Amino acid sequence: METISENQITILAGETGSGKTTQIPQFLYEAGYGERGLIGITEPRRVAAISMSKRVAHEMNLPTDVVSYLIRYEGNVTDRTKIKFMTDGVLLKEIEVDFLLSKYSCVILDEAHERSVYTDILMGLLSRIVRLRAKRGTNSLRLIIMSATLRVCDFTENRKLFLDTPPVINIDSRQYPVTVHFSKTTPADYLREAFLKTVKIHTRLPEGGILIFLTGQKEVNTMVRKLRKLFPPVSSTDGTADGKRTPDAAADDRAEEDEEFDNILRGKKARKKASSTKKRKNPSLTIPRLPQIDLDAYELPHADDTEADLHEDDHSSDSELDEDGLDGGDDEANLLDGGDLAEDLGISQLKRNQPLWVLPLYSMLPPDKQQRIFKPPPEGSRLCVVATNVAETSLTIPDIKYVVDSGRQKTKLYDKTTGVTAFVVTFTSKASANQRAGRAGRVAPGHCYRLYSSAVFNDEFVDFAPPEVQQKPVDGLVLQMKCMGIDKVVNFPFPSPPDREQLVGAEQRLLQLEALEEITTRTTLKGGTGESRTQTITRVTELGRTMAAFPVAPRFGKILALSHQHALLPYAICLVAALSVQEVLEEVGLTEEDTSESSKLWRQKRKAWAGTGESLLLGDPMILLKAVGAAEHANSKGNLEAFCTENGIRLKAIKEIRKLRVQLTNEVNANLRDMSLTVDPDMPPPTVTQMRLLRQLLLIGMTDRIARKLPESEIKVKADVRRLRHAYNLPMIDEPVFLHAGSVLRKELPEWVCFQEAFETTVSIGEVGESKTFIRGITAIEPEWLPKFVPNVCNIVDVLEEPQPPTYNATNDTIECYVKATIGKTSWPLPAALVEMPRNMQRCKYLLKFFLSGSIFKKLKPFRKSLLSSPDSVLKQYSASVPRIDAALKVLLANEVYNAARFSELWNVDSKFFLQEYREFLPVSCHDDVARWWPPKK
DNA sequence: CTCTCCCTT
Repeated sequence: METISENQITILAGETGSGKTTQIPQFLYEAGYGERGLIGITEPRRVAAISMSKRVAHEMNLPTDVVSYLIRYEGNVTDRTKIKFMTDGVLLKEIEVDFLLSKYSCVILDEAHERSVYTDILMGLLSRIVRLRAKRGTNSLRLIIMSATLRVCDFTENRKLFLDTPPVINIDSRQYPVTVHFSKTTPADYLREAFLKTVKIHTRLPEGGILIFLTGQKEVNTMVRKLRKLFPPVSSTDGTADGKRTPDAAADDRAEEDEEFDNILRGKKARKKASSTKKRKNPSLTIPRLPQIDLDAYELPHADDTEADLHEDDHSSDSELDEDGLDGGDDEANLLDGGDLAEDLGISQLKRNQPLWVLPLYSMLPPDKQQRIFKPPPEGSRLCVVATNVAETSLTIPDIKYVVDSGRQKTKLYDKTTGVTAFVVTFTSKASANQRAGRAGRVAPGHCYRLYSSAVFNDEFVDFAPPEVQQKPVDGLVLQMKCMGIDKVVNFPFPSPPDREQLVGAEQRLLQLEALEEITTRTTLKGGTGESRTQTITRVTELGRTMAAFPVAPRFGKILALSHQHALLPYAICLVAALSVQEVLEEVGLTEEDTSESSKLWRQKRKAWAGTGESLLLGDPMILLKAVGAAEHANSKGNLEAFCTENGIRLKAIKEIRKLRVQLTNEVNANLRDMSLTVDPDMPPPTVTQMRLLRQLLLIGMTDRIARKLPESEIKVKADVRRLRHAYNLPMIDEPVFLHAGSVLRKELPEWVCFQEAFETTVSIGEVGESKTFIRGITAIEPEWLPKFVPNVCNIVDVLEEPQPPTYNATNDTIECYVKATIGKTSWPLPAALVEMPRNMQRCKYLLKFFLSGSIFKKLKPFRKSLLSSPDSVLKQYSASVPRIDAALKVLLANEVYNAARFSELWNVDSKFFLQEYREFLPVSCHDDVARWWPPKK
């Protein structure tokens, strides 16, 4: 507390489990920080904010209106709140309203080592806010950064972030020691290794839960199935492993399990035979093959370092090993290779073992199934959790003694220039590996088995995963920062700055969306030479501010900002909410046949939901609208859960969508007067007109996600015809892309589409893997919409006089014209379309024409017959050599006059604006008359 | 004829 009171910023270093999150707020409260303002603590996850607030309230024996939490959709904060736990994004939103955070006496950034985008930004902002508050003197702010020990140098060694290195206080960890065991080698087939290691631990090592880290949901499910077959679960009071299994089914499983295990043994023999015959018969056929992950062909292990581990446990004089009859010196390879007798022995050996209680764990698993890891396993069973990265930080499983770490994780990567995403399995970082190991030492000393060598760990594992802000597009973040008045995002004191390319890309996309505009300023250089330098910066537009007010991605913010017509808002809100929530619909027919019946049904339902005509053209987003509508209807009848399971809809997603609809509806009501929208659980389906408008709105949001069907005439090589028959092209990428098979428009193959996501994946074609790019979330669009609704991504080649010459539209105060336009770097032609004329020299010419003819300001009509140059002559090629025309155009262009409104603006500043230029078009006799009428606005 | 780690306003 002394250090904190004497320093503006303090760094607290301690591992998870050191109790700092619960202790420090209490110390601060007791030291009186609660009387000078709020004590705020940010967490990167909602659950953490809620559970920490409850725990601290309990420990301090204070009510929850004093120790409270605030997350996106809910909270229990009151006027009496002194300690406030919140998600990091919530505090960032508060800074937008109150930059100095004047309500707070102290802010704690918890889990700073996780380097979440919002925590990073908060750190940058708070480093400055603390200084500003100190300058004001009266009510200084304390900042405490809590981080895992290893990563504090990220913050202390950053000169831009903190002027003086803040003091670092180390807190002792409460962890028990974990013995780490590396493998001698690093096999590519980590699934197989994980399986074998788990079998060994379970059959040979003392009791204690096992936690296996794999990369994805599919892997987890396969592993769970394999382990359950080998070690069948026993019934418990609250049902068996999957909660539904009957004793009969369990018996069937046991029969299968025998077969399974036989296969494991035979697998080895069969393969040996195959390889030896191959060698004899055809020695040249030794094509190297990519390692195939095949859990059905497991063989039992070759020599590895588990022997050493066993010896280690031998020394700890555990009697279980002897009971098993497999003492440390026994070579299992011998045992299992030694003929049928040994084979039987091996099987019975495993059968006599205690049951294994195998549970899957991944983020998308329904919450009730996730909860099972917290319940004790059935009496006499050993707990074994097969998990993805959720178990690394988000969920802590009790009673884990053994961790099996594949050393891999799946990461989503974004192509900086194309925006194409890909999921890639990579080695984790050293920090992650240590975090995973730590999960074995929460209740007692534990062991971590790493399925990779120490050499690979040292040489190939990076120290830390790159911070999130360097991994993801920063569009939303840039917009949010610009709204806070940070014009030069490059200069922001990021703990780790996003790379230049990423920032430039984000600005470009925001310019396309018209959330930002370019401002060119001219500054005269010092030195009296009169030299000047132009500088272009981007700044938020009015539209940009409206977009940013909505807590969704900028593209979706724009859709909402433009939906204030034709009673579209309820649909736009529902659509944006559904598109913002990930994984609403469960995948259909993707995995094995076990779900074929229900998945066939789901597919039919979705096809029916898609409808025909405009509805079908709205495509996959239409399915979402219908799914949400139907789910809410089912909910009002009280059978939401059944409806979700029947239709392959994620219950959690539906609940999230509902909350988001409420939040967005409130935001709309707050910003638009005369709006009192409600969330209607029985929203009627959109009309045909509304569906068409929704397609246009989607296109406007998806400016950078447009694709065109590759015409067959453009397929040059005959051999490619089959491969490229259903291919699409993106405007800026050469590689073909394909409609994802899950899309309802899959068979329709519309000429032009916009999409929600493009991702690359490796598809196995025969024996080899080939990378292929798919687009999903498809909506059909009409090409003539492109120049009209997304002019910023089109190239306008020519203004057309046919079918109709350009006209002045008085209602919108714009000039409209038909244009010939193209899109993409290879200039795909677009049909002629009626658009607002681009704001350039040509626009000025037409404006001048309409100005002279009196179509813009009626008061000038009487002068028309006296004009010395006709309105149409302005458009002629020779006009540049007519001085009065040339002079007028130069003035208009220099002052960016493209419509009547701009004239009015300028007349407010200078009422004589354009008077002289106009008089040049008239004989001297009219000049006095004109001056009397000037300015000619109403 | 086919994907998906984890989070957040």
